[in-house]
Order: sequence, then structure tokens, then C-alpha cells
Amino acid sequence: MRVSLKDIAEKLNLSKTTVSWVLTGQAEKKGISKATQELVKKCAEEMDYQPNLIARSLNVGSSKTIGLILPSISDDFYSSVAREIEKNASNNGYSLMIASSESNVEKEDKILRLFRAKGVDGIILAPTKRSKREIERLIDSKFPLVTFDRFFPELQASYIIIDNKESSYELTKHLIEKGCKNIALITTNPHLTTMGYRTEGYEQALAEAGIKLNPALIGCVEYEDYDKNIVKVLDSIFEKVPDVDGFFFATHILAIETFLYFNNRGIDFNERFGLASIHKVSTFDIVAPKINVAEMPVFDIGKNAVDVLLREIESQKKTTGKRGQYKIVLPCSLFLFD
Amino acid sequence: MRVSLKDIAEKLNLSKTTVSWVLTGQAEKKGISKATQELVKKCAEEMDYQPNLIARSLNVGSSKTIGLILPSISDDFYSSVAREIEKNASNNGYSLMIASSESNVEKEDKILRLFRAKGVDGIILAPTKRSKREIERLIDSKFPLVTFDRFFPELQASYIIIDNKESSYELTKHLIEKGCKNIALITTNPHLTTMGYRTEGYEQALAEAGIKLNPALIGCVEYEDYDKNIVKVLDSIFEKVPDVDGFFFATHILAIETFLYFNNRGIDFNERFGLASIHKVSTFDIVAPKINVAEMPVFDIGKNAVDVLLREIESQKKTTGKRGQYKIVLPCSLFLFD
DNA sequence: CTGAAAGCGCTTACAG
DNA sequence: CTGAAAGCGCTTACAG
Repeated sequence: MRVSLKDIAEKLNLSKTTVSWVLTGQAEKKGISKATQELVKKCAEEMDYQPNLIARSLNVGSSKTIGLILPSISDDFYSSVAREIEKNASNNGYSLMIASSESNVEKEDKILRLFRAKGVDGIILAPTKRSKREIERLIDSKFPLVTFDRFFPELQASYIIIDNKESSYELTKHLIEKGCKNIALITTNPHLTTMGYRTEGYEQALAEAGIKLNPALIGCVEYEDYDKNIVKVLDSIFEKVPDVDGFFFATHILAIETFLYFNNRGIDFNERFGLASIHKVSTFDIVAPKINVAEMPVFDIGKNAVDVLLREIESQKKTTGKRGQYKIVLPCSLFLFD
Repeated sequence: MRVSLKDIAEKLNLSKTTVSWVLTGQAEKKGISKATQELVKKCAEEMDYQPNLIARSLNVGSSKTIGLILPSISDDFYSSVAREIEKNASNNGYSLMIASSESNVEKEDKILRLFRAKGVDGIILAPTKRSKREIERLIDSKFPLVTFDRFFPELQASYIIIDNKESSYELTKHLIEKGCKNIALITTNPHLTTMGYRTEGYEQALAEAGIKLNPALIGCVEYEDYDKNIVKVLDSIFEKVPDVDGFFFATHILAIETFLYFNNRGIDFNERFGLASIHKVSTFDIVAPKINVAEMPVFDIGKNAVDVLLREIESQKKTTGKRGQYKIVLPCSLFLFD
């Protein structure tokens, strides 16, 4: 059996109160004698005492745990952010519960409820599509919540996103400056605000350069089975616009799948096309060293997500605290070539 | 405030006992009248009752949560396994706490203690180096534990690993059969049993083919700052053995770093060398389509890790249960070309 | 300087 | 068919 406060107290003929106070560092404040302090500490050490944090949580109403919900744990971007979140949470004394929504709204709702029932102090969420029912409930009950990567403009929730439109604009503009006339946009999940902004940036750059938008150059890949759908999308682009000379990828996944497509068809894409993508992955260094990228500030996203969440948790304690007031837009680092 | 059992009980003029029984599905067993059942369920629904799982955990002594400790959350292999573990855990009604040890023994020990204090029912661990103190403690106290990727032969703990030696042997043998005479081995962390086995497989294949082991062809990259160290290691190999004609990479990370090196020096590695690596990553499809790989059975690793852990948790309940008896070696899928 | 007691929100053996 | 009570292992206001 694990040793408890009571075991130590009995062994030392002290009360649980006293033992608890010295072990939680309140000895000085409560004026416990040095002798007793030493005794308790030594005994706890010897018996390898570990406090039962579940009991503490139940008592103090805080678990020092936060929940993280991702569309996919194994995606390069999300797992990188997860890593930063875990680091930052840990530095602040918080543990992390993690779960994949697999881009499924029902699953996301379930996890949201479960995490709350399990007593997490707050939740960081990269939301899936228009999954608002459970989120609204959380917000209504003033539960600490931060969204990242995606967000709901109409909801009073804090979020961290990147400058989607600006980065997309700059990347597309750069391709135009390098001489591209027919730039394809490869995108997905058009109902996400994030993807909407990226499309807007692309369109704005074209408009400013006086290039007419060609719908045949916009390839929207369905998320389900995207590795198959993208082939159709690309085939269609090459058929309708054979002189396509540039590609702007709204995500790294789309870029990589397209490179595979190019390889399978023996297309020497590095020479033939201007390339640009949101998010920088190490694969690019080898496969497409000259691709222009907007590097997602993974470190800052993770840092801000937990910083903001901790502030939300703080302001929950005060009834006066405002909620959902942090709307943070982080700039990407642009890597432009030539 | 969140609604509790008590709130429902008071509202309905019932006891907490009765409410608890119907809400935990024991109504029939305890012979609660249909009428009462309906009443309670409806009321819980209306008040959006969510049980406080922390209170339940404290009472029943199980949190339905498992802990996962990884050297790095963002690594492709570990995050893929994490994803499978989360899925499988979730299917079995368990949540996941996750943390990065960052390959730091002290940090690993800290997390191990913390997770236990937080009441996880068991821990899945990809251990770091020779970090045994805290692990021994866990085993001594019969705490459910499963190790994966790496293991401690002398410890009575269950583990899941791959057939490191066999896969390495087969890959090296294949390179030899394809005509390679001077195959370099690029490895790291030699104190890990895992890496030891991979080296053994390489050596055995050479021995069987009657090729004398050339120490100048064995490049061991220090883990710290490996992206810098690998340059030295590779420079040295090319200097001492200019006619090196094959590379066996003990991990995908080493392969990718080497490809970067090749690219920087303008070496057309796909034509010039026989290539082989443990672990299959999507980057290879594009960068080195003909590399021979042993694909790690990520799905099976994740599945077995939680299956075994759940069995350990079960056998903990019975005092008779054996511990640490599952030693599972999973085969890799070989992808050999030519 | 130290302790008895209540309480966090559940579950469950016992009683009727 | 239903309930009173104890207990899980802590913390903390109150008392001395």
C-alpha cells in the first residue's frame, strides 16, 4: 500500500494537519518548530511518501492539469505545437492530458466533456470544423478555454492564430514577382476560417498584380482520402491549364502529396515551377530546397496558448475576470528565395 | 457552480445513493423502480450533470487514465505511436496523460513520480538511457508499467520492441546481395540495447558474407547536437573509405540528416549508394524512393503497449497476478528494392 | 506551537 | 424498493 499522510502522522505521533503543513511548505507560516519539521521531512523521505494528488485536487478544486485536443497527434505541425505546450505547461507546474479528435465533431464533443469531468483546469483546442455546441457550453459556464490554429469569430473565446492572410499574400506576391503567371492554389477544408484567410491572401496578391483569378487553378482537396483526391485535383489543373507555372500550397501536407504526384509522373518540379507553402517541414530542405515558405511560429503558438490559458484560469477565480479577451495573431517567418 | 449528485438528490427528494446507482447503470441490479430511474435520468439531463471523476477516482482507487512518457513528443516515430496509444486507450475507456522526458534522466524520474502521484493507473514508457532508479521503485511496488522501443533486460518489466537484430541483418544482407562491398553503419546512442542489436544484425550479415568488419565504416553520432556531429562522422568515413558504396542507417533521423549532407555536397546518393534504414517515413518516398527500409509496426506497437498495460493493471488487482511477464518482439515489414 | 473536525463529491457495504 | 453513513486522502478554517 502507498503511504499516506496518516501513516506518517501516526508513526510520529503528530496530527495529519501538522504533517500536511510541513510537507506543503507552510511550516514557517504556521510556526511549526524546526525539530518537528526535520522529523516529518525525514520520515516522509524514508517512507518514500508521495502525496495523493487526486485527493488534493478534490479538496482544492484544481488538478494542475490541462487538456489538449488535436485533430491528429501524429501530424508534424500539431505534434510540434504539442511539444511546446507540454514544455511550457510543465514549467508552470501543469501536466497535460491529450486526445485526438480525428477531425470528428462528435468525438471532439465527447473529449471536451470527458476532460471537464476529469477535472482539468482548462482546455487548449485546435477545433474541428463547425463544432460549436459543446464549446458554447464551456464558454457559457466560463470554463477556461483557448483555441489555436482555428477559431470561431462569433464566439467569445480566446485564440492564437497566425497571420494567415498576410503570409499567403506575401508568398503569392513573391511568386508573381519571380515571374509566375499561372499560380495554382492547392487548399482544403474550405469551411475553416483559416483556409478562407489563406485563399484571400492569394486572391489579393493576384488582384494587386492585375492577374485575373482563374477558377481552374484553384484545387480544393477533400480532407477524407486526400491522398487519392489530390491526384484528381492535380490532373484537372494540368489538363485545364497546361502552362501552370506556380503552386501555392495552403498546408505542408498538400505540398508533400503534390511532390509525390510530381515524382510519380517524373516531373522535375523544382526547376519548372515556383513553389510556396504555409508551414516549414524538414522534408522541404531535401526535396524542394527552393520552396518559399511561411514558417509557423510553433514555439510562440505553444507558449502563448498556455500563457493565455493560465490567465484564463486565473481570471476564472475572480468573479470579476473578463473571459475570452485574448485574440492573438502571430506572424510567420517568411523564407523567400532568389 | 457545477451540479453534483447532491443537487439532483435534493431536487428529487431522493438519496445520493439512489441517484448514483441509476446514473452509474446499476439501477436494475439494485432494483430501482422504473419511475425513479426515468425521473433521475431526466433531471440529470436537464441540469447537464457531469459526474466529478476526480471524486470517483479517489473513491474507487482508479482514475481510468494512463501515463505516456516519450523522449520527444514531436518525433515522427514517437508521435505516431502516441497516436495509436491514444486511440487504443480511448477505445478501452482510458484517457492519456503525456510528457516529454527530452532524453533527460532526471526529468524522466520526475515525471514518473508525478504521474504516479496524479493517480494514473499505469505507465507506458519509452525509456531514456540507463534511467533505472525510479523504474525499479515502480516495479518493486508492483506498479503497472510497460516499456517500448527500448528496454532493460535485467528488469522484471513488460516491454514491446521490434526485431532489431533480424531487421538490421536482413537489410544489410540485402545491400550485400545487391553488390555493396563497403557498407557504412550510421548509428547513435550505443549504450541503448536497441542500438546494440541493430549493430549486431549489421555485423552478422557482414560476417556471413565473409566481409571483414571495417571500423572506419562505423559512424556513431553523438545524440547531443547530432546535426553537427553527423557532418564530422560522414566526412571521416569518406576520407578513410572513399569507395564506400552503401549506408545502413540505424534510425530515420540519421538517414534524413545524411541526405541533407549529401545534398549540400551535391552527391547524387540515390544512384551512387545502396541505402537502408530502420523506420519508414514519408520523406523517403520523395527523397530516396529506392531506400530499403524496415517499417516499424507503429500500429502494433501502440496496440500491444496498451493491451499489455491493461493486463498489468488487471493483474495488479489480484494479488496472485504475475508482473512484467510480457516480452513482445514485433517484426518489421521489410521493403526491399531491385 | 499543535490538533480535532469538517468537507471536497463521489461509491458502496449495510440496514431496513 | 430506498437511505443513512462511512470512507477515499487530502486541506484548511477554527480553536486552544
